[in-house]
Amino acid sequence: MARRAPPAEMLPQERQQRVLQRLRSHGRVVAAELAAEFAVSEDSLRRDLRELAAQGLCRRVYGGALSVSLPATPLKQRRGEHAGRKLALARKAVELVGEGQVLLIDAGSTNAAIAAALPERLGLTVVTNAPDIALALYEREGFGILLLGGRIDPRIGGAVGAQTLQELRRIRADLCFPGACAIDADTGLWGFDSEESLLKRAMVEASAETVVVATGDKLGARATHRIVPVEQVRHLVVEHDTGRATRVAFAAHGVAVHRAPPAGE
Amino acid sequence: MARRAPPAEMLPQERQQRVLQRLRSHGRVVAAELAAEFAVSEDSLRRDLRELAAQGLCRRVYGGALSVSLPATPLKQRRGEHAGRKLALARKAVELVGEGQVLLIDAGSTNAAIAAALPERLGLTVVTNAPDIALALYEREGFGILLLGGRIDPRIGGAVGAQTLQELRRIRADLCFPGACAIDADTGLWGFDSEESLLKRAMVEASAETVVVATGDKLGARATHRIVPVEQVRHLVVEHDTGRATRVAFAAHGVAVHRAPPAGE
DNA sequence: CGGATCTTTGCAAGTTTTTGCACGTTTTTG
DNA sequence: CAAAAACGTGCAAAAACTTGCAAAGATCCG
Repeated sequence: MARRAPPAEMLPQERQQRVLQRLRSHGRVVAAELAAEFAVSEDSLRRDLRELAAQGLCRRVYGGALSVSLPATPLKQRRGEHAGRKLALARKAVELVGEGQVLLIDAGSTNAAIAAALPERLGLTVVTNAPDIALALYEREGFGILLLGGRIDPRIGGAVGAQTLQELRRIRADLCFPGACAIDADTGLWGFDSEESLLKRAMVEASAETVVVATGDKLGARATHRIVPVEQVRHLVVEHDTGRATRVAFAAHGVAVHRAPPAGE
Repeated sequence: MARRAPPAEMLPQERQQRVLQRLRSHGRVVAAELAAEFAVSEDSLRRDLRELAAQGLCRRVYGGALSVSLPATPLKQRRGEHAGRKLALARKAVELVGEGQVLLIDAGSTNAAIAAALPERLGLTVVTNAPDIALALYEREGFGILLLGGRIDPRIGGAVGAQTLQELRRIRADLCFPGACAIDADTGLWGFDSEESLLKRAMVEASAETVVVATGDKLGARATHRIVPVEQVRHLVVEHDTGRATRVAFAAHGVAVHRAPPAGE
């Protein structure tokens, strides 16, 4: 089956897999290079790239493609990108928080907005692996903060890896906000990165309830690593313009769907 | 000095990403420099800058471009208190850092200045209990970052306590920067808080060498909790106007004293 | 087996993007 | 104010891209 032979003859799908591997390891691929390497015309290879891009597995650019899982856009930019919409979502999400609860907040720009929107008078304790979230909270007052340590992945903006996972095992939280890369009513919650997904999963399992806050582009999207099935998600906060069909689909799986009001101060 | 890798063929979009990275880490870029580095004409590079500026990702200026966001966070204001003096100290302190070393950096505004002054090309690994330091480093490039978790004390701005201590036990560092509350040539290093002092002590013991960076008001002062005796301090970085008597007193205990130049760019 | 159908592939034609250069303009500097 | 550097624009060539199409092979079904 598995032929490790030289690029003799390769199945189309196999070729696409190799392209993905290369994308993951190098962060970019050049169409002409791969065409030569796989001994196919550039046309075929461009078709591959187009397909992969259509599935959201890479970003097509002139001359080749760039990896998408390692977000090329810096954190600050992502944070500012849909500031208004994220604020609306965050305000809706914090309504689910109760007095004295322990919250588990993952790294990510949407979650940073949620942390910023948390009310101060509730005596909340926040557990997070994201330095920026911890920083934002201790510059305000009235939060207990527990920082999860570990190796920091700059692309993610927070700690990931075995050590973080281990620390997390000591925690029991009331509410969990795992940053979602993609969520689907049938297949559940998905992440782009392997370690990141493992951590999110552990977060969900360490919490009594899970809240997923998703901007429109994450609904129905797909990513490479499964985090948890949709049944483990208790609440879903979406934007006001989310289709009714989508909301019903999630509700059918026992998810409480909350709609944020339209953006705008 | 160390020039960048050979200008292997680069995709246009990829080039723009690199420009953004550079912008983020250096705060500014020079058109001619980048053109040479990427081996393209200045025209092409100017086009890139124009596009990025059109997307609001940078600010176009004569000769190059500037980073668009330099918002003064509350913490930075605090840091700005003695910004000039701390910058001078920090620059002197980072001269002690060698290639590929593992640094243990405690929380504190002076240490934040040191972290900001660290050069990127040395392949450094930074271990810290301070979210703001971790944040500053992963928004630049080229640092390995290990975050120490634990309960965060807002007054200190970093993790302290038993859990942090425990994580620290797994670390061996080359150089340690414990934030000093007070240092005295005879009695050694002192801290204000019990737990904080315990942590600093553990940091010193986990490192091959210790560097204390002290503004004038900390020299000869006293606090309540002893951290380590002065013999365990290898380097002391002080301001230019530190008295000769003080410097000699530390030198007599085997401490290498380094004087920072007067403040001012 | 045989024919219909689908997939994959390479080619050709036409389009879009990128790039460097020429030329005139604007900004900076002394 | 004048020279130098940086800039913007138009332009033409090259590279990369898309689309349509037909041939070759695989697959399916009766």
